[in-house]
Amino acid sequence: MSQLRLITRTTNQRQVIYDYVQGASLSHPTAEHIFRAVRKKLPRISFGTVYRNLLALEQQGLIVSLFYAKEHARYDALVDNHYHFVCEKCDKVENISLEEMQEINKQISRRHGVQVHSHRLYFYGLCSDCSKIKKV
Amino acid sequence: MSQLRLITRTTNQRQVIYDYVQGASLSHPTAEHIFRAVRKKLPRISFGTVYRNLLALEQQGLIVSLFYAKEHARYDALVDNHYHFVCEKCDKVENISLEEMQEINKQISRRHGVQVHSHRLYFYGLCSDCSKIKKV
DNA sequence: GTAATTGCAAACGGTTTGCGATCTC
DNA sequence: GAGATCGCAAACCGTTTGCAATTAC
Repeated sequence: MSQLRLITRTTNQRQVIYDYVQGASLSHPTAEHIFRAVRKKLPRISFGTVYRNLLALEQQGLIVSLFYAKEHARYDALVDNHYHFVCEKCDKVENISLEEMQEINKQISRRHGVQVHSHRLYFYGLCSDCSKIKKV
Repeated sequence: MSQLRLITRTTNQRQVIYDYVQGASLSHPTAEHIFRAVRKKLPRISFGTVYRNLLALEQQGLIVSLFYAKEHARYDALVDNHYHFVCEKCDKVENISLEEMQEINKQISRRHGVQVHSHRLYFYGLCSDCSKIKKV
């Protein structure tokens, strides 16, 4: 997330990493899974290379990362059911009062044969203050 | 998340931390925000105490933590829109194909005067394998 | 008095980064 | 050849933890 450049060269490492993630997509591998698997073909590869390439692939839109905690943990004493909106510019977090979506848990449980107990839903965008500002 | 005990004593530290989080709930403070604020009343308090009490308060259901990444980052080469289900027992991640919920972004934008660009939605529960097992 | 809790400081662990060497184009 | 990328190792940083001292009950 800290690097912005999109310049890209097709290195062997990047290709092997992408091939593995694509083939193993259904298992949703972690960086360590990927590292271990790719090291079988490229024994000298390092974690740094894996992370840098995963970031590059994500920036190219070829893969997606899940549960990536760019945000720090935050705490809320309002424990009733509500959701949260995160401003991507100023990091403000706002409460979103939405009609509870318990039905959706049941719907997913039925369709996928799983037992859904809870869900987490976050919205991202620009808050009202930040969306006013056109130029800085 | 690693501690399970619920035994609780009302210490001054815990009370001050809870009071602050409750009063500052709308700002959704981070652990560091809380640490800095609480230190004004309790100059000798440590980060360890803050984190331990936030965990205790969460286990008592008095506060809620957001964006807490218990999961490692995971990668997915299926970049079309879909959601994910996480088994809380075996950590398996499954794809959830759900009709796109773009309308919900518009709805939130309208109600809250913000510009929602995206949302993240995760489901948690027991996968079909783990929900079969009654006893181990 | 006993056990939970604290303050301190060190450890943890996933991720990032600086650097000289290497590879892509 | 220029500069993106690699391998290596150290740094980063939010969070956790071991331990002796303190505190709540």
